[in-house]
Amino acid sequence: MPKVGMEPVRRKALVDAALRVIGDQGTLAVTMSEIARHAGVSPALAHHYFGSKEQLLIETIRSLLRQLRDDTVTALRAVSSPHDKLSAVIRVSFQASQFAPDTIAAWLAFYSEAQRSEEVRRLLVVYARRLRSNLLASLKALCPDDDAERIAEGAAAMIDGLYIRQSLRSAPIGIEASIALTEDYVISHIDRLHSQGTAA
Amino acid sequence: MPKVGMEPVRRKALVDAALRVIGDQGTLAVTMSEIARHAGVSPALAHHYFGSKEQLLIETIRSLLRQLRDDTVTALRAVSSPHDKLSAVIRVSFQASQFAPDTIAAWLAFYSEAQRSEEVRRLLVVYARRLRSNLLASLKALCPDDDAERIAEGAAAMIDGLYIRQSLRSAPIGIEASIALTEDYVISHIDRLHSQGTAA
DNA sequence: TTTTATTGATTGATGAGTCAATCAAAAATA
DNA sequence: TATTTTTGATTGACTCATCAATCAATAAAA
Repeated sequence: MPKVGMEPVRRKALVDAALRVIGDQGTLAVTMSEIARHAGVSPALAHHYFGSKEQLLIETIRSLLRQLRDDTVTALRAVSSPHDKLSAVIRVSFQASQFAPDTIAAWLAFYSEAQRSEEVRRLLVVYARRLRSNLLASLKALCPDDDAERIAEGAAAMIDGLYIRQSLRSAPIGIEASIALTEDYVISHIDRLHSQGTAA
Repeated sequence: MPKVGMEPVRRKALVDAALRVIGDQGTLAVTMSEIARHAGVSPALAHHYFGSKEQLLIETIRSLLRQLRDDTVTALRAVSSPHDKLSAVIRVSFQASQFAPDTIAAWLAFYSEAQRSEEVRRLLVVYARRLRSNLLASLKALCPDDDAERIAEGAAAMIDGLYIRQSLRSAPIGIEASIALTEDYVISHIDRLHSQGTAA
């Protein structure tokens, strides 16, 4: 069986399995054995490649972040106007390959874990800041800086909130409606500034 | 030592301890021993009164929900106009006795747990619906029903999102600003409807 | 003496991490 | 080319620790 060059393959399989199992159980109280089983290898191998459970989990979060960033970069490159860029960022937050019940659950589990693990927390802070600054960049082209800051903060929060509410599978609102709601928030606030600006 | 009538005292102490420990560690992977120690009793006693760890956790969530509901009812009773009621609901979400880092962390942990435990999930759904319907009730007095629904959904999401972002302790925004942001969202959307309504 | 409160000691299960051993491909050597 | 050596991949079996849950025993109140 042993073929050379398996390391990257196995690493990816384990990270994917971790995500799936965490999403499934919704908790980081998943076992290495379970993850390994899903990846089709022995628990010992998981330790061999990652050293510890913590490390495997960190790697899993990193892969989520990477995916999200890539999706965002791609989406941003496809459009040029600030309006379209805003829209793109919002859409990616919801449509990204991440947006599946499993993945939402995994994010939740990570948020929870962030209270214990400083490293996990740091990674999530990266996500939070990135989302905010992506929104901010486009907003600054559309309204004064301090308004942009407030709107970015609100939009980021709304996105996260809709996300978390999806995790309960009780929201009377789907993905498309979530996108519309967030876009509406951003756009109507910009409009309001304009009409105020011209009125005053 | 044994004094009669200790049951309610111990139950409360254990629930409080559970919340504190969960908040501290940010995970439901807390041990009964740890909780019991914080409550100043033996682990065996915790089992005696609650039967299982799961049951103690459920009870802990229930107590959070109860507190939140009581705070909301009190705040609503103190005012009468729809505007003030909206404001009150928003303020309670942030100012409630619940709003401490520990408690935020505990909520996160519960969200995560909800993926595994149907009962925990049900309790959180109760919270989500309650928040939404509290907002909705006042909104319906201020704008058409279907607009009210959308705004309520958005505001609820924003509240949850600001909440979750606080848990990372990275937000460049404090509690007062969070309240202002949410109120601003609600009010400006209502205003917009009015100006559109009169314009059209 | 019956009931309530309480715990120490124990059990049984589970899970992270270790390690020595195995197996096959590649590289080196004859 | 044939043979040996090295190296990467892989696992079964094991250790050690932890923890939920149990239970029998004790001590005070009623």
